[in-house]
Amino acid sequence: MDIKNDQSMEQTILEVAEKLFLEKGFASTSTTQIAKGAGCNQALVHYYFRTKENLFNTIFEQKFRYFFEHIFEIKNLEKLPFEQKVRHVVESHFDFLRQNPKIPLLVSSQLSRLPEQIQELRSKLQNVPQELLAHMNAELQHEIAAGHARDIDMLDIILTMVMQNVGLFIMLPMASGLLQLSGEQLEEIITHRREENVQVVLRYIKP
Amino acid sequence: MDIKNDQSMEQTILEVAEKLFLEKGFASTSTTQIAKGAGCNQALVHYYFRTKENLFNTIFEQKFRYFFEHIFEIKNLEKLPFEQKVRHVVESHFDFLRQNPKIPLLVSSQLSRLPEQIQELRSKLQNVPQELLAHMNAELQHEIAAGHARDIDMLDIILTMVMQNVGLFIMLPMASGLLQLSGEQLEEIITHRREENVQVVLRYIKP
DNA sequence: ATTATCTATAGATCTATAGATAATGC
DNA sequence: ATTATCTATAGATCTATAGATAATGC
Repeated sequence: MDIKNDQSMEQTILEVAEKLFLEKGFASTSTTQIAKGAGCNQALVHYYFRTKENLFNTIFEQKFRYFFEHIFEIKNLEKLPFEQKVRHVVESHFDFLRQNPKIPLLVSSQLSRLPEQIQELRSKLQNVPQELLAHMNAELQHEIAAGHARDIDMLDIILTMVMQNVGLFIMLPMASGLLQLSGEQLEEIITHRREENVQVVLRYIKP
Repeated sequence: MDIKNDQSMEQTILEVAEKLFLEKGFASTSTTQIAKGAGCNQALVHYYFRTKENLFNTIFEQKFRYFFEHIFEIKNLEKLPFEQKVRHVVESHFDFLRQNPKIPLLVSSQLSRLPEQIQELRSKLQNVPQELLAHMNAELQHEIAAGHARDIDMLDIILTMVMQNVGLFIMLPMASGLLQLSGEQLEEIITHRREENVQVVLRYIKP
């Protein structure tokens, strides 16, 4: 654990805390460990964030938002054919998870914390997708009319994608530990499943 | 938390511990809470299981085995057409998760514990599926030859199913909290996605 | 002066065990 | 006698804060 001298200790604490919370969750991470990782005294963690709860919530909310906003990120793919667009969205979501493989587990396992804060997050996340969904849905209806897609709900397509991608990264540590995969083998599986997941979604849509 | 008088206290402790570990994980569950839930003194938990670690590992290993063995459970569906067989396997796996929605999260999030024990589990789980996979694969090759399935790996089919089903039950608490779904709405989504997940897998296989 | 950092410590758990007592099986 | 259960407690954390000291910005 290196102390990065060119940034503020507050920032370093945040980064170390993020890493530890993602690795071990709220309960198994102590402010003592965070301080040790950041190279400062335990009291300083509380000086900046007052409580461990506060520190965790800051990080959690950011990751939570990051995760959901990414699902509904608008891609600038206007003139691509529909199939290419779907492929892009699935691959981009997959790549996001590859970069952030521990976020879904954190969100899912620690969601029971955050009783009130979720209210704000909810309102924020309920508005954005609504418009976007409508827009995507309009395009889907077009494709259905043109015979390029079967009659299907946009939400189901998104769910299929998210479930498939999230499912992989949730299962990966098990598979890895269980089959004792090397780093290369793991990379190979990831690369392979990236394309397979695209196929899963495309074939789910196909008439 | 009721004390069931017709069964041994040891069994009651196990059941309460299982419930709490599934709900809150290892670190956030204390032997004090377990004792309280079981209606006995905290020392008794240690009398029967010596350490919290022991108690957890007992439960974890059981759930872990349960989860993996269920994926490869042999279905007695000999004379059904291939598509019906696939449907049955997906639905049965889905229903298993519906009954045990917290197992994947427990296994995934607590797997980093269990350093050595995993060795035994691995050997156990590596042998069984190997034969079964071969058998399923033979049948798949048959279907491919007959033009009922595209040329595809059996493992990919299983992965697609598991990822899809596990993905749903990992995401469900988020969706539920975020969209404030009622119990009925939740049931509706589950029923709907049960069929959709079958479709996802069938369409993934289709030539 | 203000802000950042440290030392020290109170108070709350929590795990595990020792030793006492109650319940059970011969 | 043996097994099940309880009371009490040692020792290890861990969180949060008070109060001292060092660093920084005017």
